[in-house]
Amino acid sequence: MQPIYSPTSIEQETQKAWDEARAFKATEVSDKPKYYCLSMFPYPSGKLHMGHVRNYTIGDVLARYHRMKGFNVMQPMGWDAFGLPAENAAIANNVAPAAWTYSNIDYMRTQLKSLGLAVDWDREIATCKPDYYKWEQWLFTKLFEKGLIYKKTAPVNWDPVDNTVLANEQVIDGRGWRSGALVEKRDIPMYFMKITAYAEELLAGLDTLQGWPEQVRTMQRNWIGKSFGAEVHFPYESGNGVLKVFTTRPDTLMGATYVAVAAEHALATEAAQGNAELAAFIEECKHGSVAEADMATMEKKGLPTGRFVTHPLNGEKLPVWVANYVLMGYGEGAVMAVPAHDERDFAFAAKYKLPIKTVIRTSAGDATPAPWQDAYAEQGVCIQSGKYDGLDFTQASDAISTDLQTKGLGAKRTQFRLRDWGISRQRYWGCPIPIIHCASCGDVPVPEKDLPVVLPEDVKIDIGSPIKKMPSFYETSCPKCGGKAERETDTMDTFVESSWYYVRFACPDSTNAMVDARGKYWLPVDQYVGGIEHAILHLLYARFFHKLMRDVGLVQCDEPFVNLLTQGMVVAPTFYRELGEGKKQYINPADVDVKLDDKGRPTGATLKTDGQPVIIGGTEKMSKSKNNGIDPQSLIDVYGADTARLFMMFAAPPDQQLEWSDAGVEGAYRFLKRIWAFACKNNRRIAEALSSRKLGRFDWDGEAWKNAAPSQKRARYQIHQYLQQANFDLDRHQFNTVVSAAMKILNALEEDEIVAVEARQGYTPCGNVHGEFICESMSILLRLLSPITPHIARALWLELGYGDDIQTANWPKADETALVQDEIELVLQVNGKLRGNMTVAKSLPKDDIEKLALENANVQKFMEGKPAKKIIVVPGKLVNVVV
RNA sequence: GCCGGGAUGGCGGAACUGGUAGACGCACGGGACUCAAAAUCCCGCGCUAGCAAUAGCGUGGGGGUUCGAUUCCCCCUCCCGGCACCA
Repeated sequence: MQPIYSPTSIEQETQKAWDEARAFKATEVSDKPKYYCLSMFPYPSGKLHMGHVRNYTIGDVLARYHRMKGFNVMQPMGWDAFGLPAENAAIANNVAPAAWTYSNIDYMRTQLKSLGLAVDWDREIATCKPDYYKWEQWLFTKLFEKGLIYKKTAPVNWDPVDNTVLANEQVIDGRGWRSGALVEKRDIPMYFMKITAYAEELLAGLDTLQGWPEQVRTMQRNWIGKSFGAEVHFPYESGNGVLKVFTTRPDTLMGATYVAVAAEHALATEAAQGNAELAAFIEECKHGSVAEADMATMEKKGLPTGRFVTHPLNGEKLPVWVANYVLMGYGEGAVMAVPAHDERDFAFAAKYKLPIKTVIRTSAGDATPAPWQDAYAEQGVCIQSGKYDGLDFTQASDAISTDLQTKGLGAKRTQFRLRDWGISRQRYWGCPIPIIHCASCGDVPVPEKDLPVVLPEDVKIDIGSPIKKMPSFYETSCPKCGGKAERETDTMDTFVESSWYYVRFACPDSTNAMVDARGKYWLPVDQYVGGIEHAILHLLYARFFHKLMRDVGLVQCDEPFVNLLTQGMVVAPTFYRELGEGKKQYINPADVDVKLDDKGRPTGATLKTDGQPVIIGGTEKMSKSKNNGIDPQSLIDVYGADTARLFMMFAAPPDQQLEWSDAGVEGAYRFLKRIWAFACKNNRRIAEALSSRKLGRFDWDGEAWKNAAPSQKRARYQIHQYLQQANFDLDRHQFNTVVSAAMKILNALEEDEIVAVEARQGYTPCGNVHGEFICESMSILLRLLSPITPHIARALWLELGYGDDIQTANWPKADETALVQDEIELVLQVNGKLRGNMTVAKSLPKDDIEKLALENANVQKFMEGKPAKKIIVVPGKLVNVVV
């Protein structure tokens, strides 16, 4: 056995052995229960970042843990390979997006393998390959035929200089990131998936997802946003037609004093004709981003259209305004305004001197004078509302809805916040939308026999998508009439690929179906692991897609992911220098020396190269812009994958943010070195213990152990106590305390070295009891660590002679008999303050405990001679004397 | 702005259902080994007062419930994630 821990050779050897044994190949033939463990696949951006390492370590720990617990585990890996960065890189480096992507995949695959993941690499997929996206196109055509995909216009960010559509992240302060031109909204035709048709089911399904974090379910619930209310029709004063609005507060209808429409609303467009001021305002509304966060934070502005509508119940004439805060995409693109009971309407009315009419009695009273109070928005009893006076929220809403229905001017309605999913992208590096535009037949889906529509990979990229300028791609004939036709040149949102990849991992090589019979075996995913930033969009789209696939008969279950673990971000300190004009030069933490005072508090920092001071910034998410990323590769090269994995698991619970620390990595490495040293030292003792077990396990109920020293029994109690804690924490995915339990076990074993001498002197008739204890404890420790640090665990398992392969060993379980204790320590309190403790027999009755507590000298001291008013005994925990 | 989450020593974090706050690790201080350094090992380490025993204070801030609150309730501050074309 090597006396020094050398991770590089151990890890290379171990990974080679796994490869040769095809140790992680997953098959559908097994008598064990299946366990499909999936981590969110990476975008091949170039090289692994710490977030990847964290994500895949968590997934791998769960996969390996379940393997040892007797599951048939499948853990796959693939590449979310389409996306915007490839096009940006292509422009910057003059390479084709495909070539850039494939070379990134090759490099990152090597990196992932060096982490020692228990992945079945035979199942690897890349979403940019035609054999993958063919099935996406196939499903698209099915959904198109079913009417679940439709076409309509929607606003995009338009760069008028580059003549291109921009992603939200490419719009910086309202300007295009390359051209600097003022971005405007432009309506273009796009394909939409009818996710709203599944809104009810997506909402109801959340209640069944007991294995998901509550916060994610709440976020999705709010995102879907089911609200109850009424549709109200305001007849145009001119007499032609009605203006429809949706409101969640029909009870306040009598307080409506104006209505507001979005700038894109038909009424606004019409009113702007011959109204230059209004036309200019609508034009102004077109600028700025389409992002909701910007819409919600911008200054609320509006202009009157000069048009009026009639209040459906009291017949009053209400002005119609155009307002920049009304969203065309939500509801009807128009709202009724009740300034007295809605904060935004109140502010708007105050700004433009519109009337405010109080119609609800709230806890703030019968009036709504400025300034705005939150109480004004409360539900209450109607006042100044004619026949509705005295009714509460529910009664008034019902009565008003009924009256509207009678008049044919509205009805009760539920409304969802969720909008249909626009999937068209005017970009190149994505899955081509399989539609052919024919002048006589319209939009025709590409027939199955002609799929896939292959994206040309050998292209030059400048501004705009090359396939839009490539007749060889778009010129085609109509599958229906055979006439001249053109292919759609838009591609799909990359969220589409990531919405179903988990299905394809079950059968990545299937050529005759999107998913074959193997899908039935593996699905649903038992454990999904990924970043919390995907809590809404990706996870909702994937749930939606699953239901679409179910409804065309591809999958059987209702939900794709049974259990979900959302991991926190990896953050690191930032360092910078002021460059003037508010600009900062960020310096990588690796290039900085931090100075500490004699209590270890940071007092300043200097750049290593010039020794001059730098400013210590905040702790932020590792990113290029803050230059605080640390390359995981350098970590693996220096310390090995086990140390990297151990640090990642130990530094924070998986769902919290993880703060990077060089010193913390050193600590993890130190622990592995200590285990190695301990194993070396006890190598012979363990071997002897193992070889003496001719008849199987050592008998922990036998005579030899009964005669062991009390200190030895305490030591074994401790080990099993730690094991029990570790198992509890593993099942609740709190891996940092599992590592801490492993550390405590090693600490106890090292302390036990001294105890052992004493133990052998007086108590043990069987000389090898101590060896048995070390042998058992070490096997517990190695198995406990093997999901987290699989290389060193396997190497020591072999070296010490426990068996062929630790991953086929049973998962360790605490021995109940070791956990039995005769005496317990009770905490003593006086008036809830800690005043001492006492050790008593576990079986001692409550009365005796109270008596003993009152006799305690320290308790008496703090009772100051006063009588006990009350004594609270918490069994096994404490005694509190109240005076 | 809206939705969701978070805040505990110098730092990362622990404390399971309201019951000993600070486990485990890092950093730091002291010591051993060494010509020296590294590595390793031992001791100390919330704050304040005290030589000490010990006492008081202490889980972002304010209030409440309770014999007892990091944990439950109300209000507030700051930080982070998401907001539909980054993935």
